[in-house]
Amino acid sequence: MLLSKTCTYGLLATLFVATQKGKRDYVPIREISRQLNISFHFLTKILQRLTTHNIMNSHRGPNGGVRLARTPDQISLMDIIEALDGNKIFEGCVLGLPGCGETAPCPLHQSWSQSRDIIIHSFTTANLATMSHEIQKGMLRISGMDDGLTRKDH
Amino acid sequence: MLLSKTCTYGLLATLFVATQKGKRDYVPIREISRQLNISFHFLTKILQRLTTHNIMNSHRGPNGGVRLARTPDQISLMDIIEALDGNKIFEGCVLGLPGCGETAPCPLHQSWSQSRDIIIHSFTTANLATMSHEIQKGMLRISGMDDGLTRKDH
DNA sequence: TATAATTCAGACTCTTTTATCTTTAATTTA
DNA sequence: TAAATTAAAGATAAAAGAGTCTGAATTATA
Repeated sequence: MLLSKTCTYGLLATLFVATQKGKRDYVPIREISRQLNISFHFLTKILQRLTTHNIMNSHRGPNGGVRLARTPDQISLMDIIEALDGNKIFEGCVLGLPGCGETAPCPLHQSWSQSRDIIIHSFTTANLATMSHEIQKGMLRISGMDDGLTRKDH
Repeated sequence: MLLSKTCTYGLLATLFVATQKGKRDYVPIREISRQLNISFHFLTKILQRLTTHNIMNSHRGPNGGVRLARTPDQISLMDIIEALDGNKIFEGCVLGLPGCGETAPCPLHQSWSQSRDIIIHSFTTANLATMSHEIQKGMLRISGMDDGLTRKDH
């Protein structure tokens, strides 16, 4: 898998929050965790990172929770991936060859650069607005990580 | 990094063997390990897998070692990657979304398919012949994994 | 036939990453 | 003040990846 579980959890949670928009202000993490069947504490950590990266806002206390820090169209998939997985996926030589660079490119250097640019482009143009629109049209399910496991903490 | 260390070691070793072609028949693993500064026993395992996947031939005893099982132009990068890393990199939904498929594609499904095809294409067309040609032209170094460590076993 | 050189095979350890759980503290609302 | 909620840090567990070690099997050659 290209993306880590942390990253997909973060994405699913963000999408979930995006589709709740309007119904209320802050969405409690515990509820997200229950709906998506993700460990509450794990999800908490993930959302904390999204908060520090200014993708989410959080609020403590009763009626607290998280909400999007910006409008859905201003949050790209790339933002979430960078916040959670960093950009190590997109850096360096594909082959891991030492010394590969512009001056001495490996045989795949060029074509990998192209592929990578395509990937980055699609990650950057995909934003929460279009994705949650897809969800409302029924093109995409976010019905939870149903891996058959029961977790202690939601 | 997209590819595992196992995979880059395997690739480097295979390239090394390819560039030795003609000088002798079998190349001892111990020598490859010394030249590329890769742990001998670890490299042995890797090359065993390449042998079972019919990328290398091996020979025991004095003057033994490994050699390419086919001509360099008939061994693609993809062959090596599949033998060592499998094809899990190229399978499944990029986002890891449950239920993503042709009938209910996620928002990135199409563009990811395209990117993936490009990557697979370049991995498939890159073969040892062209790559070792680059090496002879000095475009690519395979001068070893010089990570500053000394290994006990070469 | 003995010996040395080599791969083969498997078990083992160490490290890193990923995922989860536990606990305590801080904050906010009612 | 009590209850609800996130914040923070760390412990733990599981899995995968990387690397090491030992011994057996095979082979060339002296």
